[in-house]
This record gives sequence, structure tokens and C-alpha cells, in this order.
Amino acid sequence: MSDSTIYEVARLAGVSIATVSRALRNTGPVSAATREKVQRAVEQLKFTPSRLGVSLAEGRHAANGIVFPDLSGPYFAEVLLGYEEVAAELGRSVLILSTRDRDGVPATVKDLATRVDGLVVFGQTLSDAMLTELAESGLPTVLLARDAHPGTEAVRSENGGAAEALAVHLIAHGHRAFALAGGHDEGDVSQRWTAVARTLGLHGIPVPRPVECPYTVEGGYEAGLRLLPDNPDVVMCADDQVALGVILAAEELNLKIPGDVAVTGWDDIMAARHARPALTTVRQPLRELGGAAARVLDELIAGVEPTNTTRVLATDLVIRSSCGPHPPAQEEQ
Amino acid sequence: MSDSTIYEVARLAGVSIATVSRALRNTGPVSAATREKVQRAVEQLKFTPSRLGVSLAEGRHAANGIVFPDLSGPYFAEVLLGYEEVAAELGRSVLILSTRDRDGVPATVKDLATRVDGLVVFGQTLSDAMLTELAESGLPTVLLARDAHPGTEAVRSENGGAAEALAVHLIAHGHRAFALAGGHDEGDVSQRWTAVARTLGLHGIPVPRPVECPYTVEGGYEAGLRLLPDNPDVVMCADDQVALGVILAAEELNLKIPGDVAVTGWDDIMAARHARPALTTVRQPLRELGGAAARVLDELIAGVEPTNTTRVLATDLVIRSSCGPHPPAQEEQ
DNA sequence: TTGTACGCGTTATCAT
DNA sequence: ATGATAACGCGTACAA
Repeated sequence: MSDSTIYEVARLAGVSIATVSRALRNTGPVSAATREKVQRAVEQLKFTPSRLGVSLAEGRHAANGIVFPDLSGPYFAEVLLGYEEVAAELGRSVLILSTRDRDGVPATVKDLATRVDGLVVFGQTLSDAMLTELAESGLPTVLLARDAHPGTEAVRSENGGAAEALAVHLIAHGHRAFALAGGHDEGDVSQRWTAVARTLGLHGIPVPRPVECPYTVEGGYEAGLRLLPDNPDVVMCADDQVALGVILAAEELNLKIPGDVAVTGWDDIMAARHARPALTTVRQPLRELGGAAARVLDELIAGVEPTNTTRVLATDLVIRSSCGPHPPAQEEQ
Repeated sequence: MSDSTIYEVARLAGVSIATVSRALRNTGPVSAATREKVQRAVEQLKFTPSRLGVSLAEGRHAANGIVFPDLSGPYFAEVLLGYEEVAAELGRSVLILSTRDRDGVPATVKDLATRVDGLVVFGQTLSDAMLTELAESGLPTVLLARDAHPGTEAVRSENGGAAEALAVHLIAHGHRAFALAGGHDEGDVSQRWTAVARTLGLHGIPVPRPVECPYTVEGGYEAGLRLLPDNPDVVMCADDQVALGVILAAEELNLKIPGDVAVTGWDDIMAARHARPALTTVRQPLRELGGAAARVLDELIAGVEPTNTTRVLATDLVIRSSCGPHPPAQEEQ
């Protein structure tokens, strides 16, 4: 019920609170007999040190935060799991914050900032001004899925190389009329589209302008209805959810994939593998992304000075059947 | 950098800390002039009250915890998002804890318990002994996806009725040889299998014993390889991930779905809709589940006594094509 | 309207 | 080996 305090333990054990603290933390000499008494008192009262007391005295929270947009979906979930796993290994709790409503964000982020020793922030969730403010406040901050901002570190996965490889693969399929589904001003995706544009240019292929849409199945469906009537050979999508939406739109329009039009995604979420047809995509190491962020953040918290470095994790091109016909041996599950 | 304290604000504003506190919280009379001075000092020092100090003084964390198993996947992500959203509305932060390693769980849960005003715990993550301990400690606790334990409240979605409806539908398809994929001793799933068994019994159909497997695509794949050689008419699966695995196993064995064998899932995760064939399943209101838990927990924290009540949210049967041929109009996306 | 002083629960320093 | 006691940062009776 009412949590007992170190004072009650001390009284019951017939010692001072200093001794109790020492006995519990092995932070100084305690005679075996005394330790025994303390142990008994602790068990009898079911004493657990108050986190608030400990944190106040230690001057640290032993907790990390993570900020992400609402986009929900499997992408963030996987990263979050990887983050929590490593944070737990490092003895730190994890507080989450989803910034959905545009208005209250700064206030809630500041509240979160007072509860943690460091923060991981997803790509485009916070304004650069806010990031600067965080960095200048001295709070260790790691950025995810984008490049570093002054005063921070960053972890993202490789975009340009995989995008180029994907484009080359699609060109080898004979595709010439390209369409791009998914906005281009957000950092992560823009890096991909830039690489795609360069690759197409090198092959003398017209570079399409990306059609903006929310990164959801519904968004992809709408984008598909807009793009497909122009009879592209292939629709490259900002992520797998968008691609799944485009596939639904193609069905609606009675277009066969990949016969009439090819479609590619990005991320390799679970649904990509099970979609009809199975989706050609780029696998991001989502859990590793989260784990790496936790580790980098831990270093920052330990006192390492931020160097504005961006760590880049490798991605894999995953060729399935939505991009065009392959000899069976070449397909991958 | 070094966060400023209320004392520094008070000194800069030329008032006492009590006045600063009152001015910031509107918790007592403060003259307009004084309020103005305080505001200026606060802005100049970029003062934000320390959460530790506030919590210690207020005697509350303004934070909730949530405990879930590793199973990851879309299921937990969706529930978590719904939980965080409502918790944020109620002005509470969210701490997450994933119990993957069997050993350290009690300790980490107790640590979490000291950081929050209340806890939501997923179905089978904690032992009943642990739940009892939590309840007796007086920490407000809400159980998710299972029935209430003494001293707690619970929120789950409806199982028996939907399971019966699904079984009836499958029987109407003419299926007689049933197989069940996914363990049966866990609360949520066992309720479904019980209802299925009763329904089959009423129709004079043999009741199969569930084949246990992890609730993952891989687990379903293994279960499928074991079950499919017996030529069942239909494999009912514990959840969608298992069903997706069974579908992969069927492909491997060159069995057509639903021609050679029907398959059903549970949850209606995103991949279910996009699978080939689209998966017949039962939709759980995942986000609502999380949101409801947050609200119930808030009541408990506000002082409402736990009544060991289980709230049951409605589920929807989602008929797609994996369970057998339908007239086009009857299918649902 | 404003200020003083105590309490919240720990850790850690300094005596003893 | 053990015990007083000063932080840590804030809210709030109570006094003025």
C-alpha cells in the first residue's frame, strides 16, 4: 500500500538511513550482522527505493525518451522495439511521445525532456528550431532517419545507393516510364528520389516529379488513382504502405501487376512479403536502427561530446515479383 | 545547459520561490506587476520546473506504464499507439517495458512500478503471483487482452461470439475437417478455441486439438507443415501472423487456398488485407483497446476502487477470400 | 499580496 | 563500521 521509506527500514532495523543505503547499494562497509538486519527489514516492509528520491539524489533519471510522428504502422513499431530492447540492456527506461497534434508539441516535448537523460527524435517530427533549442539546452539528442543537426548525432539507413540499385534493376526490366509516389521534401525520401533522378538521368530517362501523399495505404491508393491512368511502366513508392495502396488502386483499375505496371516499395514491412504480388522493396534494418540510436544516445549521456556525425546502416535490395518477371531462382522470399 | 532552478528565477525576479511557483501555476494571488517580473525571469533563464521536484512535491508521477511481451508485430504497436494517445490527452507520459528475457522481469517491472502512477499489463506477460503483488502494493493496474485479476480492472475484446460466428461461417462453406493452429492455454486464444469447439460439437463435427506454435509467421509456417499433410478443409489460426505462415506452408506444399484448404486468422492486421488470398479474419479494435485501458487506468489513479471488472470491446468478422468462394458482393475489403 | 520554512525520499560527505 | 546532516528541486501550509 503506502510505500515504505528508507527511514522506516532504518528504524525497523535499528540503524541509520545511511547504513541502509550502504547495505542496499554496496557503497561502503557494512558488517555482516547489520546487513542481515537490514535485509530482513527490507523484505518485511517490501521496501523499494523511490525512483524520485534516487533520481533527485543521483542527478539522473536513468530513462530515455523517443519522439515520433503518428504515422504509426509497422515501421515505427519495429524501430521502437529495437530501441527499447537496447535501452533496457543499458538499464534505462523508455518514455514514448507521439506528436500528432501540431499545436501542443513544443510543450509536450519539453515536458518529456524533463523526464529523461536523453532523447531520440525521428526525422521530421520536430522543427529545426526546436532541435536547436534541445541541443543548446544540453540534453543529449540523437536523430533518427535523417542527417545530424548541429549539437546532435544521427542514425539512419542508407538511401542513395539502394535507390540507385533499385532504379538500375527497374531499368534492366525495360521500364522507361517512371512514376514516383510519395512526397519529396522530407529528408529520408528525398535522398532516395534524388538518387533515382540521377540514375534515370544517366540513362536518358525522363525524371518524373514525385506525387505527394500521406505515407499510408490510403495515401498510396489515392496517389495510384492519380498516377496509373498515365500508364507508367513502374510506380516507385516512398514506402511499402504507399505501394500497397497503389496495388489496390491498380486492382481497382483492372491493371495487372507486374504485367501492366510494376510497383516497388521501401522498408520491407511484413505485409510486403505477403502482398499479392509480393512486393519488391528495400529492407531497412529497423530494429538495428533503434538499437543503434539507443547506443549512441548512451554514449552522449555518458559524457561524449556530440560531433554532428551521421551513422549510416546498410540496406538490402529485396527483389520479389512486383517489379517484373524473374527467372524463379532469382526471386527471394 | 545546467537547468536553472526556481531559486534562480526567484532571485532574478526579486521575489521568493513561493511567488514564482504561484505565478507559474496560478495557484494563488499574484500581483500583475510581480507576475510580469517572474515571466521575464523565466524566459531569460529558460526555466522549466524539474519533473523530479514537481513529482516529489505533488506525490505523483503524471506517468503511466505499459508492459507487453516481445511478440512485437503490428498488434502491440497499434494498441500502444491508442494507449499513448489517450494518456497524452489525459496529461500523462507513457513508459514502455517489453518483457523478453524471462529472468529479469520481476525486477524490471518493479523498477517500472516506481516510475509511474499506474500500469497496464498485457495478457500473459506477468505471472498471477506478480499481478497479485502489484495489486496488493496498491498500484493501479489494468489488464489487457485477458480477464480481470483480483484487485485490477481489465479490457479485452470479444472472443467467444466472433469465434462462434466464424466457425458457423466455415461450416456453411461445407468445411468439416477442422484444424487449429496456435497454442490454447493462453487466455485470449483459449476463449476462442473453446467457443469453436462448442460450435463444432453442436454440429456433430469432430473437435481438433490445437497445435501449439509461436504467434509469428515462422511459427505458423511450422504449424502449417505439420497440419496440412492431414488434408484439413480449413485451418483456423490463433492470429493473422500464424495464418500468413500457414499460407506460406500451403504454397510450399502446392496447395491452393481456398481451393484445397481454407485458412482464417485473427486481429485483421494490415498484411491480412493485402495477403494472397486476402485473409478472412476477426477485427479487433486495437487502438480503442489501448485507449480504453488508458481511460480505465486514469479512473483507478483518480481513486476509484478496482472492481475486478472486465470491459469487453466488440469485434467484427471480416470475410475475405481465404475461407472459401463467395459471391462477389459478399466480399469485403 | 508576499515570504518563511518544512516535507517529499534518496545519496553521499564528513564526523565519530 | 556507523550516524548526522546537507544537498537535490519543488509545492504549499502558515505567518506576516
